[in-house]
Amino acid sequence: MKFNMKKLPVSFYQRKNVLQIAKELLGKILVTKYPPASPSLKLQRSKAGRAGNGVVTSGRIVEVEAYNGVIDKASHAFGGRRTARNEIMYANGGVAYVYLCYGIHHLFNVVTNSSETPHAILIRALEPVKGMDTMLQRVGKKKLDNTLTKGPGNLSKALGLCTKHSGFSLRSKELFIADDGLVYSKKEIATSQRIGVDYAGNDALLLYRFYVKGNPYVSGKPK
DNA sequence: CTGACGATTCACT
DNA sequence: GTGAATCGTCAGC
Repeated sequence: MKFNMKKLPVSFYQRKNVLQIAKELLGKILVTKYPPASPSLKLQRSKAGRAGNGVVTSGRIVEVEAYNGVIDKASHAFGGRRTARNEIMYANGGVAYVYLCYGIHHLFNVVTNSSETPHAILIRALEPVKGMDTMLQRVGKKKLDNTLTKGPGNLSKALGLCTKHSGFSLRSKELFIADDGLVYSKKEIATSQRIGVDYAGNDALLLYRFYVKGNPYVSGKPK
């Protein structure tokens, strides 16, 4: 199992075209590697938890949505809106923005562009790569199926992501995005409107969602 | 301080 | 298809 895994450079994130970056994130690998102090007691007591250097869980990104800063009604930063919660969106690209939704779900975003330009990309689905057993423990499931990392709330839970990771560099030890060389061809990528942003009026119509066609982990109804 | 609500998910009809 | 869960965040008083 030797991949040539390279963390994406900061320059990848700090480009200006958030749609382009969103498309390029498809196929990349989101990795978390947490020390034994893990979300569940079960894990701490498990072999993997005691092993020491943290448990690796990772998945290949197969679905994303772009949020185009201050001019995008669906974005938390629309109109230059700036609060304690979304402040990190105004940072230089290459950090995480994680927030709680509906009081239950942690949604993981990638901050892009340069400082003061609050672009972000919501990671909506992953295809599990490593640490399936650990991920299953985190979500309390016994068997691997495509719901494990399907949908933004589910994948955050599986990888152990929560709001305390907001602001983390995406090149840090515990949390990073890597490139193993896989690139989806244009034909394999589909485009659609974003999900759950009806409140955004005309901007709900924008084709800012990108996903890998036919991938069973992509959220939404199969078509 | 208070009330309304969300870039969702899941169980149930 | 419908509705409940559940709590941090934020605008308004």
